[in-house]
Amino acid sequence: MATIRDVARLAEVSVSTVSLALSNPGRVSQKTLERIRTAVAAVGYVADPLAQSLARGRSKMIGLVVGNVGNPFFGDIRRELENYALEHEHFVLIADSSGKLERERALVEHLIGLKIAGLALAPSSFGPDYVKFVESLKVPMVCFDQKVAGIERDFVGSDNYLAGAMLTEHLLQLGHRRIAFIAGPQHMHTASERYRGFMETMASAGVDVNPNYVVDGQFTRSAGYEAAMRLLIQPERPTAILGANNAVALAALQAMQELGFDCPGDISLCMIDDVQWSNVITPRITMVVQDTLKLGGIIARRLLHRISTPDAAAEPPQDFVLAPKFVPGNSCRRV
Amino acid sequence: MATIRDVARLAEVSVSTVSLALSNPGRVSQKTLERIRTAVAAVGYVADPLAQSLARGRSKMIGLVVGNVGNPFFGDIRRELENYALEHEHFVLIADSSGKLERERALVEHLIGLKIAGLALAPSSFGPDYVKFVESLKVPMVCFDQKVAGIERDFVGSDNYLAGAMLTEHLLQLGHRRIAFIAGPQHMHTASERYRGFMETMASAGVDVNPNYVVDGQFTRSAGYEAAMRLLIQPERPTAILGANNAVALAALQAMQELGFDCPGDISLCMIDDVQWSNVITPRITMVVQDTLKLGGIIARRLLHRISTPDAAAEPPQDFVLAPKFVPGNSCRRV
DNA sequence: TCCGGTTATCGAACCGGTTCGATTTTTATC
DNA sequence: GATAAAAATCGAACCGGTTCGATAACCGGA
Repeated sequence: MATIRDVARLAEVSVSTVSLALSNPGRVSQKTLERIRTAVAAVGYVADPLAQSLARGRSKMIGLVVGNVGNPFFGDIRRELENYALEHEHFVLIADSSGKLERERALVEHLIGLKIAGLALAPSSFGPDYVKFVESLKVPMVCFDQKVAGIERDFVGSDNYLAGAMLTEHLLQLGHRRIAFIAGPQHMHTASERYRGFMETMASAGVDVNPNYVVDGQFTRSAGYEAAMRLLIQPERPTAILGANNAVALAALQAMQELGFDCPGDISLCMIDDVQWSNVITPRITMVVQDTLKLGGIIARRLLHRISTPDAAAEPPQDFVLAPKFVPGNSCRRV
Repeated sequence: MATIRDVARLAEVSVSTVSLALSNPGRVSQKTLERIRTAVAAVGYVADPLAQSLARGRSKMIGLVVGNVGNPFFGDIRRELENYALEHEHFVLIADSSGKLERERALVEHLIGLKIAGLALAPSSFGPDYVKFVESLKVPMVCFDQKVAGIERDFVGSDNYLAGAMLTEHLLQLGHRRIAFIAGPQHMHTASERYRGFMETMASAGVDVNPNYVVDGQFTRSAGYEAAMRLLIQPERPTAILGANNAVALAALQAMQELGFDCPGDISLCMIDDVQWSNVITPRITMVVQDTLKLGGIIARRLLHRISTPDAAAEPPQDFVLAPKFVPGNSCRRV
């Protein structure tokens, strides 16, 4: 590998001039610039990003840390961030914490050790320690998906209260009253907001919520399956189930199919968040989806703004909350 | 941030001794080791990975480059690699090329600029130029998924010929003769092998393949949808469709549903590769799946072997080809 | 021609570690 | 107690860049 000293020798200038010429061509005379360019081409010089980062104290990389890259929710976000970053000569490094707090911490710290220019983080936890940890990170960053109380950073996400409320209202309009809710872990902002959307919409419609109809699905497939089973074996079954996320709702669908219930004939079902291939799932689930493309765009723009504008660090953190979209299916029937 | 010089000063030893003590505690006297450890703790010293990588010429990071991290196929592989790497104090950086050759090249080169210790690569292209590119990478590496002719590197993947043959044989046993095949891009090894498995199994069963029954689905959802439509509008329709991957098969299912065909009543369907939530798709698709967990384990072990065994570079590249598994569904009927 | 003010280039220090040959200290042997 | 061998420690060079104050070259104006 050719180094900057090789270039300097060949162009017969000092190393510092080469460095200057490469990072700021305007401040070097036309003649030397050309000599340097020729030399660069001749030896095939490419700056070592590692050495650059060490010397500059910052690299051209952006870290994207999520709990599960396989989640299609992250697909658009990743793509948008990558494309936008690339336009600004930055690279995106993805790190997957598998939802584990300790691993997330290790990954983030490692990335920061790499002197990443910025960080897009989907928080995996909450609480004072976690808040302190995130706020201790001295890097331009944008949080997304999960709003964590106390973290004073830019946040990009969807209106989860609205998401829960929309589907609840939809079921109410179809005449349902015995509506069950498979909830997520309440310490998660998304989960508690969706729950709140459900409860308050029911309340303002004057419909009592049977406590047995609210079960915890942990946002996971397995817990959602159990929770759904618990709903389905009750003597007075709900006429509709609202899954707080895709995993618990589809687990409920699976449970219904296994027990022989027809959806929507026996029980209606709807959910928050899409999955891949949802349109070949029978019945097509009525859902409310997040505008992942737009979310990704905002995350990317905001993060790169903070990165490239030197005094953006002073700008106060801002929340960007997008309304979700209603996508009708045929999994909910009028009663 | 505390540097190694701070530690040296506090422990009253030279910088080189600190460095030695930290990387090779056995070669330092007990007394100084303790003094150094105390000093490290006192100033909260953590070695700068960037500086380490620059000095050593190699980092503790492993690159994982794939065409689409969202593909569940990569889920297990990523997880296995991450876990195994972590046990050996390595970190995995994921980079997504979105299937674009140019971006893959840029990402790989950037990662190598970062002096990654090893690379797990799912090749996205083929041909002499590509082979030359991959072979020019002077990094311990393991290729997986797509076997590229000419690349002399470790390879881990599934027996795609067998995958195609198994499903073909299954359909033949059920009495099907008019079997259609939605193929992938033939320059891809996986696609051509699956195709070969289909064709040769048909041939050895003495069944002619109607040329109109073999259509190109490019392994993508949209092309697969078109291809399926082309099959379904033929006057003499096939009685079964074999999708060369999950995307084209499910696109075919969608097409069938939209046109009003019943699966498996009117047409049977089976596919290679699983998708998430396949068990809530109606009908449950009969398929052949890869043992992604085992694939991931082999990739991880092989790569870390090459990384940590200094003279493993001399070991000739090896192919690891696993047999896929048959997973019966109810999308194929006897005729 | 001389001078003040730009503009171009350079040298040296630095980023934060590693490595290796040289030097000093310790230990074992006679 | 002298001496060779082994163990511990050190200094300096190096990895490959950036940055900044200092010097040198250049320019127009008096």
